[in-house]
Amino acid sequence: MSSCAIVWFRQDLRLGDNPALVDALNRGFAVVPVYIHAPGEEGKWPPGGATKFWLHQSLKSLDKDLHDHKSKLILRTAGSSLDELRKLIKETGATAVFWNRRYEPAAIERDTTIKESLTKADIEVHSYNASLLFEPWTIKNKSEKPFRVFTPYWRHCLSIAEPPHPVSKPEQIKAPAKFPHTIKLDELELEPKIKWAEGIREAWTPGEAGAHKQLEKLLENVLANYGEGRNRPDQVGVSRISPHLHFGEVSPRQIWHRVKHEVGTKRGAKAKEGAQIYLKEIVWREFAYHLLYHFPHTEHVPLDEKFRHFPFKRDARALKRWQKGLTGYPLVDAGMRELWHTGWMHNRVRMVVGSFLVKDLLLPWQAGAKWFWDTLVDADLASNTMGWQWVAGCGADAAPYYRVFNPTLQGKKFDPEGDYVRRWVPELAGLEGDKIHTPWLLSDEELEQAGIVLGKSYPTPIVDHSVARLRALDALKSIKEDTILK
DNA sequence: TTTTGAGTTGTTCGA
DNA sequence: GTCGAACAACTCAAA
Repeated sequence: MSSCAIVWFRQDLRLGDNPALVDALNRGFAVVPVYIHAPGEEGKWPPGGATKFWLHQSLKSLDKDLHDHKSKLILRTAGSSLDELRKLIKETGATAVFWNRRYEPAAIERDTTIKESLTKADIEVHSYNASLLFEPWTIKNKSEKPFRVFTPYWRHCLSIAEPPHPVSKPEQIKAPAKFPHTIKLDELELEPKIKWAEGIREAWTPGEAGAHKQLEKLLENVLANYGEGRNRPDQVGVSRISPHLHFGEVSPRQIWHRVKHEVGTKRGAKAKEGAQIYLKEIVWREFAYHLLYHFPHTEHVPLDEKFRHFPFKRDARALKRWQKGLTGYPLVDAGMRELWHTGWMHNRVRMVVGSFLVKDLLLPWQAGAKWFWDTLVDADLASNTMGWQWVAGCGADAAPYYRVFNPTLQGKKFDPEGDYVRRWVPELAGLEGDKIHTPWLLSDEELEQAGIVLGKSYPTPIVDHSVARLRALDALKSIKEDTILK
């Protein structure tokens, strides 16, 4: 009888390119696949509503895939993953634990403790890289420091060896003589009690198979025109792979090599360009992990210290209007409602709503990050932190202080026919073309024809953007002067 | 070693 | 209508 090992699944909910699983099998272990739900161990960032919903579907899918390999997923819920692993070791007689690494500050701390404790107890522990092309500690600039600017980071990544090829999906997964007890998926209470998530359910197919379908769609329909298409929320121009990547249903290595291979078979310069831009986005994700690893405090405070005294406002009512998509700026509102309805928002629109929250409303970026954390199915601590600090201008390679997005201009540029707004803000749907981006500029007659009563059926703008812009520039100047005084 | 040039995603103003 | 300049300060890499 061979000994058995626990393969602890975390943010790697897949069988393909799963080095922990494959190596456990290669070493001859029978495998007990385990998922432990321990939200209390995620520091200040326990999974939000949308994340939990996705997780439920993804675990279900993983369990099914394991069943197809004559195995199954053992589910547990715990206050302490270490205690639960110890219990599982006792129950199964396992002599080893395998997992793929995570990189968030709280997860690193937890995993380090677990590794030490288990090793001391004579349990073999093996951990692997499965969710990054480049682990953060392996990338340094010429002065041996972490990069703080993206372009040099990107060039550096291109100059070193290609990321390794993915490992293949095991054909068989050796089962233990007896599986330990598992609780039912419903007992994790991940799905909402009231049915608010049906829009998410309709919009996505969580799980490894769904992830790969999405990747094929990217290659077939999106990549060739990615350079321009990625800016168009009214079109199918982006990958929509972020939530799959976040949960590890597909790995960046799989994406990297699949995209490279696809490009190799194509001639068009545009297709090559599109692929390169897409891969750059994948490396932005890597950069986010790089930053969070080297500057872990940035999950709460700005990387740029002078922003710690930025005169942010506290305005619960304005925050609520932003969250609900009732700011009176159609593109902002469309984005916030797309988010609420589908658990996702187009990246171009994320920048616009982010800029609006921080610069037009002068609300702290942390409030935006928190809302995104709860509502996004792709909520990822590294990407979320970097994205919000970028838009606020307080992070690495940040937007210059004078860059304040104009929500109507962005609307006219990137949603020129107004189709995106029409879809998510139905009370404006009666307006034709790009007029939909500026309802407050329309005549009474035009509004009446479209069945709109400004201030009733759709709000008047919460702030005047041109005034708010100047206010933001003033606020930004004030912290600049602060640093001179110091 | 020091200097220089460039750097994800923009907007406004004035010529 | 179009176009270039201006809007900081700092990091990084190349010269």
